[in-house]
Amino acid sequence: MSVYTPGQVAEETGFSLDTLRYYERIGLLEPIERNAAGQRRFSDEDIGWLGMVRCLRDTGMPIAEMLRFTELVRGGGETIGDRITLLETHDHEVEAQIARLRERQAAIQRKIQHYRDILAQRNTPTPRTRPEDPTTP
Amino acid sequence: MSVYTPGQVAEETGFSLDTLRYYERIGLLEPIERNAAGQRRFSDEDIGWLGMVRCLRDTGMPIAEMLRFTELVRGGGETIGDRITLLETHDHEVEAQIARLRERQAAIQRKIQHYRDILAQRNTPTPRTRPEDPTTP
DNA sequence: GCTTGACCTGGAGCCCACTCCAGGTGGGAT
DNA sequence: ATCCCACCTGGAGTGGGCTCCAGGTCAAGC
Repeated sequence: MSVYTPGQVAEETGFSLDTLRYYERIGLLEPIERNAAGQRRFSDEDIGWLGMVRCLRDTGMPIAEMLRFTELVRGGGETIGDRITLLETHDHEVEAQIARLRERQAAIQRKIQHYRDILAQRNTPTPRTRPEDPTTP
Repeated sequence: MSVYTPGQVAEETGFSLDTLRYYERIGLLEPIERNAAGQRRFSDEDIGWLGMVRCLRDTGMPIAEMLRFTELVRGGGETIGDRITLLETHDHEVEAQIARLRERQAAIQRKIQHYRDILAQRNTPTPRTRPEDPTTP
């Protein structure tokens, strides 16, 4: 039940001041309350919503789709089914994204190992015949 | 040991023709061989390199850093240590990326569950006091 | 012999998501 | 009083990564 200055919100949410203003402009944030001087005063609710935006953004949802979600939330209780659908769809995309990352990561790790093998071989002048092999005079 | 037309490479790698030309222009691909008519003919090696590019790109490496890696690869065997370092650093970033995604995903799933709970409650007209509770006349 | 289609070039354009700027206001500290 | 700082606005600019375009060249099939 308190209010926050733009600076505090930027600090807390990690969004820049410009980004906060931008989000309000495009309607991703509803118009933020102002004090007498016209300066923004964010509410706890705004902070909460920004947390949601953070999640969606960080998981790669484009702004256009976040706007669709925003519309749904503003549309009231009748839209809850649609919100679930939207979020589930996104959840599956995130899952796919992670799976893809893991695959690519595995390939990168194989490459690293490949390079390590090359280095290892290089540091082994007499490859497979050193300690116990008596064939070298 | 065969050659591929741009169309085939696009098909196989998922990069568009324009992107392939773009990558060559900026030096992410070394100059591709040409036939008599000046048309590109990609080698198996090119395809392999594009696979690597795909991995790095899909895991979020910016082009500028892929160019650094490209330079190292062109720099010959002495750069293998540096290549390992670069790829390991990236590998850790991918790991962090995945962890972050998982966290955000969990939050999204909680939100979905929250919405589901609301719907469930709605479909239960007499919330917690129906079958066995005799306090309702 | 003409069309079609895959390719070529240099350069311009586009989209997304910010980010920056100039010029201005109001309020608190020294 | 004056300074500084955090904030305001509308609009322009940026950066990354492509993507598109006009105008042109070959090669093969009908």
